[in-house]
Amino acid sequence: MERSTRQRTAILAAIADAQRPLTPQEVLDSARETVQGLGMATVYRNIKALLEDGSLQAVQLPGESPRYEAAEHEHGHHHHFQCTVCSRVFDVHDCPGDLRDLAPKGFTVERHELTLYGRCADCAKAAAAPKPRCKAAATA
Amino acid sequence: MERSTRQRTAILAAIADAQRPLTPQEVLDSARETVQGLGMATVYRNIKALLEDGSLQAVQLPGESPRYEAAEHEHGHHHHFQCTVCSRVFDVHDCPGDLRDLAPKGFTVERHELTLYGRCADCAKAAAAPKPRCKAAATA
DNA sequence: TCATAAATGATAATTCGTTGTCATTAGCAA
DNA sequence: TTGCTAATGACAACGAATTATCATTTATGA
Repeated sequence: MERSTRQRTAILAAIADAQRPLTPQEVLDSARETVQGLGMATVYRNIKALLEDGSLQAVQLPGESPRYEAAEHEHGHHHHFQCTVCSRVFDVHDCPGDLRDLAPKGFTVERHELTLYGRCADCAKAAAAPKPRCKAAATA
Repeated sequence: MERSTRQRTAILAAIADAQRPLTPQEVLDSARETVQGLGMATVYRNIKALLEDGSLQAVQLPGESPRYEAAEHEHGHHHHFQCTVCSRVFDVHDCPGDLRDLAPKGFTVERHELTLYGRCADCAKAAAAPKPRCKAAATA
């Protein structure tokens, strides 16, 4: 009831290697480099299964459909950075800390989500030297 | 090319009075207290028009469809709190401040979005005194 | 008051992301 | 190998949010 297929392996590898949250489409694109002909339905099926067994976690950013990244069991709490040029999302392993005092009186804060926006290293570099745009920007 | 209708007035009033971002559905529910028979299409049409002329701003929270609130021209920068019980969203007029240093090296930060989660004043109170639940929770 | 065109309400249609269907392929244990 | 059945790929179908259509209503200037 749990077989190891080329597709599943490629999908898991794509996500594990990315070091950042990927959209299902990005997972498909990446995994297709290994398994040509891979279908989107298979990507969704495997993402769902991996979420259920806790290997993956969903990353929701404002106004974006979900991305997925490998579940980190140790330092689970982190945030995200979205590049305004190439739209890719990166992990931010830092946190402003306790934000309990920001909420109005009478409100209790349990957790928080933070998203930074700006230019990723690739796109910041590309802006300085106009010629060679980062690959992701050209595609987006 | 810009007429003042009962519907438009009610929609604008609903948003202005709310003091918090509303979903199109919440706008409809609220404005219908003034204009019975108001249609959802009219709500969307007016929201779009008000966005374009800058009277409204969209509020995007992770995993949520857009909400809308009156544009604040002065202290525009603020954040949001979403109640985990009633799902309503509230403004947070405070900010952790400069988050430029959180991003990885080579990344440039232009702005940030922060969402706090927990219990709103109504729902925190309701939890303490189990009997009278807050209205919004019962509906949600 | 009247004419004009903007605005509305009802509902069909669209979009986008995701899930279901089903015939075919292919792990894996015997 | 073989047989069983999970997994896949292609594509239809779905659900939610939003937008278009169109006949009707209504605000506004003449």
